[in-house]
Amino acid sequence: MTSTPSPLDATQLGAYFALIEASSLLKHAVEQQLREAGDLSYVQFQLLATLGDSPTGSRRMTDLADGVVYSRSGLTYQAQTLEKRGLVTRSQSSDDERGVTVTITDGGRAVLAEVFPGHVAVLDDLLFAALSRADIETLADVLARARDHMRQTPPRSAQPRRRKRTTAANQP
Amino acid sequence: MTSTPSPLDATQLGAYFALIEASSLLKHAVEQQLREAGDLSYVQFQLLATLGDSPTGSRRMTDLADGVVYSRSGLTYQAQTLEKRGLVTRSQSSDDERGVTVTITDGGRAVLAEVFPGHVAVLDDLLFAALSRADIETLADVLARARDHMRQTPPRSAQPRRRKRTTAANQP
DNA sequence: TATTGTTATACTCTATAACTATA
DNA sequence: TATAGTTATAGAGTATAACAATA
Repeated sequence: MTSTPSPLDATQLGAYFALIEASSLLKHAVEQQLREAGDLSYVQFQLLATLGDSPTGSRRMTDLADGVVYSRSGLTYQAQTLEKRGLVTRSQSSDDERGVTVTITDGGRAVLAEVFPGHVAVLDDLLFAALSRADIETLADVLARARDHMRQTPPRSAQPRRRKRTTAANQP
Repeated sequence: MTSTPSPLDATQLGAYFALIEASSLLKHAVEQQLREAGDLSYVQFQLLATLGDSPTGSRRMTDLADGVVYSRSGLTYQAQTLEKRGLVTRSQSSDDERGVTVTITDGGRAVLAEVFPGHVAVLDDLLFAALSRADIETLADVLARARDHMRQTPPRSAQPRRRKRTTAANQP
C-alpha cells in the first residue's frame, strides 16, 4: 500500500520530540496553575482570553471555535459551562438569527485578571528562563510559520466537508 | 498578594501562542492518523514507541511513565489497555519484586510498523514542509533546551513528594 | 518508613449523529 | 440545500485516594 516514506533523520526526530514534549510539559504546568488560580481548564482560559481580547468582548460561536476547539458540540459544552459560572453570556446574534454571540462578563474579566499574573509567571519560569532573546524571536518566527502552514493544510483523509469553500472534489 | 509580573512582550506572546497552537494542530492531526491506521491514542503510541526503542523491548513502569504520563494510575490504565490488545505483556521484575516490567510483543511491533509510515508522512506534510533545514535544526536545539529546563524545574506549588530525591524542604 | 503498582471512583472533555431553525 | 448551533449520548482519558506488597 503505502510505500515507505523517507524516514526522518535525527534532527527531524529531535525537533518533533522536543516540540511535543516541551509543549506537553508547558501545557501541563499551565493547566495546573489555571486550575488552582481560577478553576479554569486550558480551553476555558483560551476562550475567555479570546473574548477579552476582542474590542467588544464578544465573538460568534463559529469564530470562537477557530483554533481552540475541534468540534461544534465541544464548544457548546464549554460555552455552557462558562455561562453557568457567569463568566460569559450568550445571546442571539443581531445580524444572523442563526448565530449566537458570546460575550465575556465582568466576572469573566475578573477571573482572567486573577489568573493572569500566575500564568505569566509560569511562562517566565518554565519557557522563557532557559532561552535567550534571540531564541525566543526565532521560536516565534519558525513556529508561526509552521502553524500557518498547518492551518492551511487539510488533513490527509479530510472529512467530506471542510471548514469553508468546498469548491473542488474531495474524494478520489 | 502577587505583585504584577512584567507582562510579556509581543515576541514572547507570539512564541507562546505559536508553540501551543502549532503543537496542538500537529498533535491533533497525528492523533487522527494513529487512530485510523492502528487504533492507537497518542499516549499508547508513545508507550509502544518507547518500548520499541528499548534494546530489550522492555521497561519498568516507573521508567515508562517518565515524559509520557503524569500519574501512576494513568499509566496502569494504558498498560492494561495495551495488554488486553496483546500489544504488550506485563510481568514481575526480576530484580525488584515490587516492580512490573512491560514488554512489547510481536503484535505490538506489528502495529507500530503499520502506523509508522503514515505517521512520518503527516510530520513531513504538516511540520517539516514549511520549514527549512536550518529552521528544523534551530527548532530542535531551542526546544530541546526549553524541554530540559522544564524537566528540571519543579512546579511552583510543588506536590509534597517529588519524583526523586526529596532532599530539601518543600513547604515554606 | 518509603516506594511500586493497582483499584475504585468520579469527573472532565471530546466527538458523532440526529435534530431544529435560519439563510 | 447549506450553515449555525444544540442535544443526547457514549467513550476515552485523567487524577485522587485508599490499599497491598516489597525494599
